[in-house]
Amino acid sequence: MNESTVISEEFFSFLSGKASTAISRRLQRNLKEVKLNITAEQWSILYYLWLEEGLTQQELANFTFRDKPSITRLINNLERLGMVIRVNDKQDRRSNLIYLTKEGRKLRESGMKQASLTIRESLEGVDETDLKIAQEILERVFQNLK
Amino acid sequence: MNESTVISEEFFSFLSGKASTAISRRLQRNLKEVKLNITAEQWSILYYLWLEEGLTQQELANFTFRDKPSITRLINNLERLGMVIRVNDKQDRRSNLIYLTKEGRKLRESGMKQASLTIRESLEGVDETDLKIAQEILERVFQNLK
DNA sequence: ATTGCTTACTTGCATAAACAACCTATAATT
DNA sequence: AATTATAGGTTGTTTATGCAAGTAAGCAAT
Repeated sequence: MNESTVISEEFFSFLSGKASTAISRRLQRNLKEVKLNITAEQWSILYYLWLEEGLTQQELANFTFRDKPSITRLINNLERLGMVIRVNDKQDRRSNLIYLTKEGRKLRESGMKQASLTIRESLEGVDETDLKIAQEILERVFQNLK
Repeated sequence: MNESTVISEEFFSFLSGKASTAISRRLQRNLKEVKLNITAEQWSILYYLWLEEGLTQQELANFTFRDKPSITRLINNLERLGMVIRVNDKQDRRSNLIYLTKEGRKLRESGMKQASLTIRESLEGVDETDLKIAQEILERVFQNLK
């Protein structure tokens, strides 16, 4: 890419993240369809907790590419909804370890199911090899800018 | 993609739009560096107006993949900043035609320049052919879900 | 023990997003 | 012409984001 790079329509849609916003809107819709009243952002936090509980907020921030204030507030909301609890780390009292409540664990199966559904809908007709390339490009862009 | 599609780390980052959020953060930063105090979202509206003035809010919504309320508020803010004005369409009195002010037009050159800079930074080391593939995949995903 | 640096999290402020409900102007149907 | 449907915008509510500034706990090295 040289100095005279022009802002093409295609690049604009790249910048606008139209694909990823479409995906998260669809995820939201698919969650709602099974009466899962959580946002796509809340889902992304729960996703990592479904894989492993007791993560710190900083770890969640790293996993989900959000800043710490965003995590603070997402956890506030999830705590208010009774899905997670903060447990103060005895080893390092600066940290909160985030655990699921019984309620939060119950959502796991349908939450995961609706996410796979969303993936299938998104990737219909997409070639596996091309998808790999696309993911590598996106990763490269992220590395370039982070 | 079959029924048993699993949510991979890679797909997660696809869903989270980490590349596109990185791009718009960088754009924001690059704008700030030349004292352009507009947000990346405001930039995206101005971009289309720099190409053609007198667009309706609905047209801007279509171009930028946002809903109408989002555009209403973005235009409110841009109008408050003295960058654009709403002109009621005499032909169809439901529509507002959006025009740049002198102030808004002045930003064009540096606004475009900082955007190309952002593109160059993002795509450093990215193969042109792969980029095309990635854009096609993103477009396909969007078409699948829209 | 004190000083200074870093890390984990929170708060404040401004902006933006989605969705639903609404108003008004135009278009379509009868 | 009157009725209904649709299209363009706005408002309300809730949630989320970025950045800057703050608090408090841990760490390092005198």
